Amino acid sequence: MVSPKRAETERKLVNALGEVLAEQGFSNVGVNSVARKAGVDKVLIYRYFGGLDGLTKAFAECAEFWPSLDELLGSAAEFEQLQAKPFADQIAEIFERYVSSIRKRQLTLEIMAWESVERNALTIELENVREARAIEIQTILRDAAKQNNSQEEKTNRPESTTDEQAIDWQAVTTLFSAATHYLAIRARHIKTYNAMDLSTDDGWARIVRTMKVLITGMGE
Amino acid sequence: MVSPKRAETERKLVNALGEVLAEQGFSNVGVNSVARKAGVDKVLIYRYFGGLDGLTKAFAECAEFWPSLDELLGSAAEFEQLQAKPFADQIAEIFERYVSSIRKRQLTLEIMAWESVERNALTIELENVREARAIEIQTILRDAAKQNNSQEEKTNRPESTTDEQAIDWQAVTTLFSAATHYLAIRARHIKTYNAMDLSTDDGWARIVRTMKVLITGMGE
DNA sequence: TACAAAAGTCACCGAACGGTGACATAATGA
DNA sequence: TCATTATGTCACCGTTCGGTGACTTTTGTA
Repeated sequence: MVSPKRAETERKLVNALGEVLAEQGFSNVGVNSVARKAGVDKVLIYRYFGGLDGLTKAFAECAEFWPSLDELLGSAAEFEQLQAKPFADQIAEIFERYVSSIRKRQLTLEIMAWESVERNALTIELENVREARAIEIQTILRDAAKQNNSQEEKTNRPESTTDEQAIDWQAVTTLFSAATHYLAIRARHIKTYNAMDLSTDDGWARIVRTMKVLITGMGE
Repeated sequence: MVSPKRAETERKLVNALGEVLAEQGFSNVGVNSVARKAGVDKVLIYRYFGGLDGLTKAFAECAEFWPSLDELLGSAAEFEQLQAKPFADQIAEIFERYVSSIRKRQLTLEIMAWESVERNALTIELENVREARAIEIQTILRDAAKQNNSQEEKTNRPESTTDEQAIDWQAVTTLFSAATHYLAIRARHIKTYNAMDLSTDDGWARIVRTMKVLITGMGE
């Protein structure tokens, strides 16, 4: 049985962690700063969560840092349309949504930067969610791809399908998501990278367009 | 006029900064830790460099964090051979060398992680060197590409050249280098990303191979 | 209502941080 | 030789850090 007062305090602390993280960056996250932000004594972090790591874990489990499947695949109707397109277009379109989703999530970007530096309860949880989400999407797309392949097999170009089989889609998505993360993280502090403007939508549009060109070129 | 004793002390401090950075990460870099590592009083950091930022700047200017042009393009003879190949192959081969060069440089990876978090004298200097190096290479390759294009124009497929003109090579190299950096940075602490093994050369070989496949597919 | 447990407050600890002033010593130039 | 400057050592400042013990207040319940 948890008293409502305690639940309220815990909620304050968890929220405060997110606020400190978003406003001051992970290097300023500590028992003192979080407790101060929550307007609560820091001793409660130890009593309720066993320390900052426990609080971090609670934060990791409650918040939604990652784009949802819906956000990436669209509504059921949109996904239907998406599946009708060539496989390369599907990947390209999903990454287009992925880029805009990631760029919006300032808090997630902060945690991803944290991830680059150390492993803790929060970054591990983020890793888990991301890996699971990635596998989910890959599974969905692979199923869709098989349908497409079997359809095309009945009609024409039998060699094309064997070519597509050989493509290392996992490596492709790894490359693209890694690039997306890096550029989104860097874009928080710098304006240009490799002489490309990362501060505007236009610059990012070039990135997305190039992803599409690269993928669609592969299958041919 | 700088006394040899002072020069020696400055050298100690600059080296110590690099050692602390490599051994303990940037979050542990401070006047106390660096001075301790150098076996020198921290007050000398303020007196000789005006503070940690000045020392950082000195460190940034003296060390070589970045792969040299030779390292990426190879010797003169190798570069000659490289230029004979199709443009896509050139890019692919350079990125292959880039990946292995970056992966070796632990200190550079540490600074790149630092770059993801904040801007200071060191990260700004690293940025400058990288941007300059990137432009250098792009210029060299563009010149090589023009020669290739003009040669091909005389022989066959005139449309192909216009297609290649339309390719956003800057965005391509941005994508690939960003992905390389992100994966190399993450590989310091995690074993797999997107279910790909980043701890072995084989995993990285898949990345490099996929880069090559993506690029060579573009031109066709 | 009485009482024990939970919730919350407060003061304090040792350690490390960035930063500074005072001092002793060695090297330099007039 | 003597005064000046540069070099290096040391002690100390205030602040913040993570962490803990002792205390008061509130709450639920027997």
